[in-house]
Amino acid sequence: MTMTPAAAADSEPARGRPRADRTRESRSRVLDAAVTCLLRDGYARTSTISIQAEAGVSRGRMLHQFRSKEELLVAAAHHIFAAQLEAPIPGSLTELIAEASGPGERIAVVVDCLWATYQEPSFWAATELWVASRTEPVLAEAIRPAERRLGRAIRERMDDLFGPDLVGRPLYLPIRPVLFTSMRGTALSYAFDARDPRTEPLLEHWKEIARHALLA
Amino acid sequence: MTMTPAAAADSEPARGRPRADRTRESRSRVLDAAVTCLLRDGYARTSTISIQAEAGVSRGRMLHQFRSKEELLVAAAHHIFAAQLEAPIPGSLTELIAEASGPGERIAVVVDCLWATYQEPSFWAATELWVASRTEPVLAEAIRPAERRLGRAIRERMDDLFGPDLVGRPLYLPIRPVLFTSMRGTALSYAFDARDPRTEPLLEHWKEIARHALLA
DNA sequence: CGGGAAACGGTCAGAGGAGACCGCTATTGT
DNA sequence: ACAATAGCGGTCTCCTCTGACCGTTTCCCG
Repeated sequence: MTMTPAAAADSEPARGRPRADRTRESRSRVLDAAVTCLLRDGYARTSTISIQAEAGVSRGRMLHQFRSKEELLVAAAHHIFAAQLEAPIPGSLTELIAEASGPGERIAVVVDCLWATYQEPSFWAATELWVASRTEPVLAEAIRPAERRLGRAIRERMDDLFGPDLVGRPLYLPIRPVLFTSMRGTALSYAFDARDPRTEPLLEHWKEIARHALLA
Repeated sequence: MTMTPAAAADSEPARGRPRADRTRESRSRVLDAAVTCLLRDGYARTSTISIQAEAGVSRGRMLHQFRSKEELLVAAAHHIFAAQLEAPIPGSLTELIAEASGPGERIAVVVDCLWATYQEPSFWAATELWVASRTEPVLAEAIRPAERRLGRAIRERMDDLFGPDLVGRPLYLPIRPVLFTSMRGTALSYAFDARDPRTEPLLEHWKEIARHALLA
């Protein structure tokens, strides 16, 4: 629903299809509200009522688009994953990488960049659904394929950032998923301890391990 | 409450203090039931009623010991962390490590062992509370110090397993937390995709990275 | 050995949430 | 032009959960 082929730039309400537009707006409003609620209240305290209030829509309007809470949350999961896929292309970052004086510094820049993605609020929204999916089969079934696609995209993204030189190193293959999962595991601890992620001690360790493995 | 100094081995109901014993039994029954419910139903669907039913106690009995759901879950968090601290001392594992023909094989055995701890059900119970604590300040305050203590214990445990030789290597310090967090991050993905953890592809990668970093 | 409190068992009221339901309006295909 | 219907606003009911609030039993301690 976020990437229908026939929609590119519609800032003003295109009168071509007011009906379909309003529908899309409804869904979008509700899904964004769902994400907001997941972030603010957590999965357990996220009710259809709070989502409806946050979205500023009537109960009828919401229930017409999403016939049940389960259906809504599944859509929200897709919504979040889609948003992560259409990632905020690291524009200024390409320059930083280009400026890197060597592979060692490039590694440092890339690690910083990857770690930054775990500070995005969508990470927590995804985590809430992720953990809940363990005991919610319908959610799990929705997340499984989406997560696979996202994983692929992230791997490609990492390859782009590191560049063909580093990607070609023999230890790159094991380093990539270890960095990836280590960051996720580390980010989790910020749940109950919201310190400044820029001072994360592991940042130096990730760089050190990566340097050692890739620049032996 | 799980480690009062005056209790060591009470297998039979010591008649010295039947009152206190029954109290302890009440708390223990309820806390165990809470963990069971967290595992089976997840945080969101865990109610005081389901816990009470699972524990097989009356509402009065439960509410007398834990005056509110919040207080109960905080106690459950401590219960889980305490259980993880009194870890199931890897008895037969010490032999396996001793049998390791060299540091390379020792690394493999230790990695396998560490990964095994993430298959314990208590991991998921802790994760449910962990994630919930992000939006539940009281839980977070309870988990924060407990997690710090557990982290220390795990680090010591890892040092013991790897042995002074490997611990002394220059890259051990960064490798240790990276392995630790990477496993946590990896284990999380089993929430929606319950495959066989023994075939986890990252197992080989962890060993490879560790070997390369510690046995350069 | 008796008063008192701890430790219950069981019920109740109140709040909140999920989704069914009904009626209305504007769009849309023909 | 017009009936059909998607899209919606608002309400209402049923259910679940929480914690309060009884009453009752049992142990403890002077």
